Amino acid sequence: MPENAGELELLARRLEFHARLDAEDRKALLALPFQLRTFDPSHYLVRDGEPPRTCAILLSGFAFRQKLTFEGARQIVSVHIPGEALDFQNIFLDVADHSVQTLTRAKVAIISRDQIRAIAQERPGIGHAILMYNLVEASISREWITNIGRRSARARLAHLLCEFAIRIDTLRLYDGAPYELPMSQEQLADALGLTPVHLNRTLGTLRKDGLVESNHRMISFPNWDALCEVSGFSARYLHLVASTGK
Amino acid sequence: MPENAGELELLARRLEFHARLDAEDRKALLALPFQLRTFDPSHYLVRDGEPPRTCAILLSGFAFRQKLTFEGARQIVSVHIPGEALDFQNIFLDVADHSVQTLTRAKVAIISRDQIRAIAQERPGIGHAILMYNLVEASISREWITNIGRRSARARLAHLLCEFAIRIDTLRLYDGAPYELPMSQEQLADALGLTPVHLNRTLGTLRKDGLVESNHRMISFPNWDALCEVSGFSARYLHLVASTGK
DNA sequence: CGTTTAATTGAAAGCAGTCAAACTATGTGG
DNA sequence: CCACATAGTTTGACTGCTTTCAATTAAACG
Repeated sequence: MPENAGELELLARRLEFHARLDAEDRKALLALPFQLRTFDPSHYLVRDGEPPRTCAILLSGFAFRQKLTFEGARQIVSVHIPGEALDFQNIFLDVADHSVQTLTRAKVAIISRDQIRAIAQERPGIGHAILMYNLVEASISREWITNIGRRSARARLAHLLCEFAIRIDTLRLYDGAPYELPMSQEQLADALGLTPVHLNRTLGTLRKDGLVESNHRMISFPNWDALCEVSGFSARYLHLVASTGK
Repeated sequence: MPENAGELELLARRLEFHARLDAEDRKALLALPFQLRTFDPSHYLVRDGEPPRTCAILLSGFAFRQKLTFEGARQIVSVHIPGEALDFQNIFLDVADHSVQTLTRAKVAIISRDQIRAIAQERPGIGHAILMYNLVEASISREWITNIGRRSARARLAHLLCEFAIRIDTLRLYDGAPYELPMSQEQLADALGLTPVHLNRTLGTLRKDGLVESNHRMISFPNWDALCEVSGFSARYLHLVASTGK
């Protein structure tokens, strides 16, 4: 299976942030059969209310999860970067409780639910790694609740930008280099529980204060420490230090 | 072990909402050694930033999880009812990313982390049930993000009350009977990202409109359907229908 | 009962939302 | 290469939901 060479390597690395995989686990994971697909921006990978059929791993590009209220307001509940799994939530639950959509053009590895379930069952190390991954996602959700519920628009936006910077630049401290943030202001607003207009103004003040520089889809932070201070950011909830939890 | 007789039955039932436990799994679960403790209201079971040592199962009373922002604002990120596990998150993560506190006087079964880890590893059925439980909690977190981010104070409060009613009255439709909601208005406000004053006024309008009756800590809903409509409530995210996912 | 905690009410200020329009960038077809 | 269409960003004026501050009332507690 030549095209399988290393495509899932990113997933393995992601899982290894929080759990150890032994050589056998790693081999089994990388040997999983999958289908490589490329999707345009805004393509639905999972639809709220429908039974999920597959498990998608994001290989390149960005994706996000969203829910709609009855009135039609949209809330983005998480954003995903390459190496992350878009359906661990849905592997075992029978009806999706939210939608998953690509943010940019994205390359995705589609694995069958059955295959993932089987490997998680047969190889406890992998089952454990999936559990750990889910726990960390849950921790991020708790931080998002706190961010939206208890921080001002300014701190809220700064906090999200800090999170993205750290996650994209995983494990080393952010070095100030610009990175691609492929979200429109409307999408940022939907992730933060704000309106697009107010998000625009808030971003404007962060720019004016020299905390953020952005144009097109590139963004950078001239004063990282100040940005962290504005948002009260601490990366602990990302659980990036390797856990001894086995 | 006489006092062990059935104390963990509630936990088994809770896990079985989302996964099947076979007779052996069930037996092993109920046979887990534990320590019975009773705590006063506001007692800390886990402190943010500290390594969790044990795994607590709530047997009676209520508990909640909270985070503090750097500025000291509090956000309650989840509320727990009897039968629920207060530390599945923390069994495997080495540093708690939030605090867990009792809401009322509460009876708790303390199980050692090692015991839980061992049984989850040795009995895949139990490991799977724990995974499912975590997935459902994650789904609830996503709904909370949406609730706080995109609903008005009125809808937000109504939604939370609907959720509690359903969870407390699990699996049968809510029958309108009063139930005990042992949260102060300040705590409700902290769960919803509102100020206590505004929560009080919002609750007042719900009462005035005949959607909520409450005094002391008992609450009831004279017009359940209208309450659901006000909040756009749908119980799907609670994943209460037994999953086939095994 | 006095004390403490929680609930309630009032008035004022402000952050964020709404509505609307202008501007910019990007892309398409003629 | 330009005209036009589309999507995203920016700005202004205004409204209003929610917060803040403060004080009062009611309930819980020893």
